[in-house]
Amino acid sequence: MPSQQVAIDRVFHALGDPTRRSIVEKLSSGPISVSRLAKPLEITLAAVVQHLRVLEESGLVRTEKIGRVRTCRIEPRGLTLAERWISERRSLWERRLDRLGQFLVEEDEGRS
Amino acid sequence: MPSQQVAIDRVFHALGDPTRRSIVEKLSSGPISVSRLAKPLEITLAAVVQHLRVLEESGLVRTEKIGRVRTCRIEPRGLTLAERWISERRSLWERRLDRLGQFLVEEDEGRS
DNA sequence: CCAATACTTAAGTGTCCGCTTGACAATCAA
DNA sequence: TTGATTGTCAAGCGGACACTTAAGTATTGG
Repeated sequence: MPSQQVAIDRVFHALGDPTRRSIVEKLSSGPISVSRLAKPLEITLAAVVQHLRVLEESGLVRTEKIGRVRTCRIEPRGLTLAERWISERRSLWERRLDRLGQFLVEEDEGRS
Repeated sequence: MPSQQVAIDRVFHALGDPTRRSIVEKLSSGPISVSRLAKPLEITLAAVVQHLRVLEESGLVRTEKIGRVRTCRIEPRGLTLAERWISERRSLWERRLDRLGQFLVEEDEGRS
């Protein structure tokens, strides 16, 4: 299923915006309502809601509305996805360096 | 120091584009020239160069020109920055859950 | 020297995106 | 009920951004 790609795409796109990252930062220290989330940010509540939509669709945030208050909390799924993508690239890159290093050592040994 | 924030911003912005991520993916399995990098991508070489500029400024990629060939390789600094940002959010979030869990347990013990 | 290769640079274009405004809906408190 | 709070929806604006085209530079092989 190629939808993993889509998911990764959504996550990184979501994290690409500084305002959305600051929302994630805020949320990582506890759930909070939309309006309280908007307070410290110098943009409209409507804009915050739009960001939340993106964050929710990317699996970075989960929200739940009770009464007139929508409470937002962090959803680890999205972060995990991004983290895994990065560590996969890194391990590929490190494995390559290992092979290269070993090759150089072996070549040196043979040259004695 | 122009703040870690700016650097983080650049990295996540760079990773926000799917083409740039695919460049990073390609590069994580070894250095390669600009034109060979462009081959499988269905965009102009000029566009690839522009992406490379962004990637280089974000510390995700390093390039070096020898003769008429510019060779691109991955630079771990950028990835590390992104990885750390994520793991910091996660650990904050997990610590919070721990405190919450402990609170619930203690409350339950007191209620016996 | 000449042609091919491998970029580089600048300018223009269309699209996406973040944001605002304004009108509306739903819930709560007095 | 009335007014305040909390959020929703739709439309539109302006700028950022990915991409192309086109012309130019530098390097290399024959």
